[in-house]
Amino acid sequence: MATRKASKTASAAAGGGTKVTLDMVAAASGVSPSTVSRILNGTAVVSAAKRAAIDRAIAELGFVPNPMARGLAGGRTLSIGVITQAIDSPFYGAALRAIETELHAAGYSPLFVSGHWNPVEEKRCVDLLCARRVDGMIVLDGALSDDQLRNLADSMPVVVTGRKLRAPRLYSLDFDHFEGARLATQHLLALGHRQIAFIGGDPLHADATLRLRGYRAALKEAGVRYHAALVVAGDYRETSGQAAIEQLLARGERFSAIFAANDQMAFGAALALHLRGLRVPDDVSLVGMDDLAAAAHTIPPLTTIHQGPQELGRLAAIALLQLLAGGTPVATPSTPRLMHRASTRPLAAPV
Amino acid sequence: MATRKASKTASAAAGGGTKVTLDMVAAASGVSPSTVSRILNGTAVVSAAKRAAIDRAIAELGFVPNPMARGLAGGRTLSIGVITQAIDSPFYGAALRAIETELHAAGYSPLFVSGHWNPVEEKRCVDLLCARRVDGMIVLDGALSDDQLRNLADSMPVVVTGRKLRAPRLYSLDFDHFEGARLATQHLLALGHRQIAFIGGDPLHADATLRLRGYRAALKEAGVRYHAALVVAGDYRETSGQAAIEQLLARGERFSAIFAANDQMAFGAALALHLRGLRVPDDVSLVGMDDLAAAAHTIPPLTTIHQGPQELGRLAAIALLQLLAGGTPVATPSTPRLMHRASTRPLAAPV
DNA sequence: CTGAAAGCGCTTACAG
DNA sequence: CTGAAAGCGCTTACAG
Repeated sequence: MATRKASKTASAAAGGGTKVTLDMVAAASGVSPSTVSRILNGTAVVSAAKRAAIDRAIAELGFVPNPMARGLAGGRTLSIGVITQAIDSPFYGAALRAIETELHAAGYSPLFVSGHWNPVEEKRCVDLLCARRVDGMIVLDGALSDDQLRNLADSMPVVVTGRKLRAPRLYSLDFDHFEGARLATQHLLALGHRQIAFIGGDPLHADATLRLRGYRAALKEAGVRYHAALVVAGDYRETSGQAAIEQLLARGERFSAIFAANDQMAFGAALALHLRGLRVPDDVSLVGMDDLAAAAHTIPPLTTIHQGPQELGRLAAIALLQLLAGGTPVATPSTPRLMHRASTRPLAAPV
Repeated sequence: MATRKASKTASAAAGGGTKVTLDMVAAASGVSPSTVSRILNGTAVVSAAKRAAIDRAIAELGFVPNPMARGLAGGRTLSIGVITQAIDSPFYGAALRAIETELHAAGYSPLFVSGHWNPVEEKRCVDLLCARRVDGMIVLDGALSDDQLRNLADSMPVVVTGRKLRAPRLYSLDFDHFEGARLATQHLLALGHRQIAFIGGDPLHADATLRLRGYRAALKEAGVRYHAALVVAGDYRETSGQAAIEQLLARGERFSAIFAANDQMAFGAALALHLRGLRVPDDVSLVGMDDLAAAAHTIPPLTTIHQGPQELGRLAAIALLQLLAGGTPVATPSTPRLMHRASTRPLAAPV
């Protein structure tokens, strides 16, 4: 009782519900369905004459292969699962966009699902994607255990970001968080700052730990003592950056500069300073990390470390495609670099 | 030659590549495959005994129906296409997230594709989604013509936002852009402002036109003359807001307040003012529209009109689900409301 | 280089 | 209430 109306004009004009099948193409071009299938998949060499006839028939009939039949028969779906933490995050959004572009170009469709930083939800995402029989998965950060990931890679190629992990059919990919944080801190040190507050991320995540280490390494290199009281843990969201500064101020800590482990927390920190009547960069210098699109449009424009989530997404997609093709990916995210904007300035000479 | 390893432990522990089929479930529970299928789909009443046996078998074997086989045989994919303009947009991101949540809850999977405000790409999105045989589509704004949309609705249920359109199996849904813009302008007028600049969107889009009309209506109601020189068209992105203000300033226009037709342009406008040494709200009041998550964290926090893309996404998803179920959706987005924050203040008494 | 045939895992009239 | 059977639209060994 399908309500679906068969389009009278067979033309694919509207991109509508084409009902043309491979068998019809075969009949129209006088060859067997097998041959048509082979052409479609590049599975075998076919005589030029037949090839031409088939191509014409396909074009005339407006044939579009049915992915479900294809998937059922061929054992693949040409869809790949992408687990992200929040589809509306400014950071992941850029990565997703790059993944989408890259995958489509290769004939795959991404299936995005969000884990919301919640292990239980993330597990559900994995199950959903498995149920959908995706051909592979890209996991952007998240809280899945290394073991879960290895298990997953047992049944399909997997690319994961945000951690280092070696396993068959599994490729991991990450920014150099340590180096990025080191760079940011060095920048502040070079400007003469010595009392540098650090707003970090959740210490349970590897990237957060690495960023803290980068901060400490830079201090050490410069011979500046590490001061635990100047370090506050946030959760990478604006409000946590704001809260961190309020806490520091309430405790009466003194600092001339702040390094926030991501831009979103830097935005929150800037707001907290503003509400307290402190100006950036006149009273306090501020550095973020990630270089979100918004970083260039805040007041003042934020000095930050460029990490290109877009690039990460692209590399992850390409790596998965290589895995899918049976190859061994080698991807090297470009090294982090400082985007010097208006939120930092040399420390005013001490009176 | 599948490289895929059959998992030795049949448990679905890893959510891995389950190989259990409906036939196996049927065999294990001593009924026919047809009966198992019926239970799965709630297609028929089955005796309690058999039902229990089947449920047990499903649980024990860890059976998960293969969506492709299901789609092929049943004529549906349980996937629905979502055309968005940019997956990394702060505005659409929130809508996508809501759509994802709503659709998953109903057993459907969203397939997100981005049109990038480009009619050609959008058409490609439609084709891709049709090729994937989605059961329905949600189109967030965009440049597809009304006719294209009607054609599409010929072959499947469609929900579209950003315009008013009536057609069978088609439901359209939108914010009250006119009212929102009117509210924003009224707010500024109530604060005593009379010279109010307006940064609009692309006049080719209905929502942009409506926002401009709302602005004009409010002025008219207040007996304030409309001044074309105070109106600049942007493209809803930060840089266009910045450029608009620069242009106004370069032309020497005088204004004590600005209404930007969306938050992103308001952010850009704020930056342009800042670079010129003008302060918000001391020198110029600024109102945006949309109430992006970031609006509350800018300096100063932005007064804006709350539009809830999240709500729009939810309503769109629900409407499509109703269409899919053969029902007639009725969705009423809540009315826009003013979020009064720190970027606006009463006009200083004229000297 | 190319067919005929079986099969992928479900659903759905069709008959009890 | 429940089977047996055909079929959804492809792909892929298996034989030429």
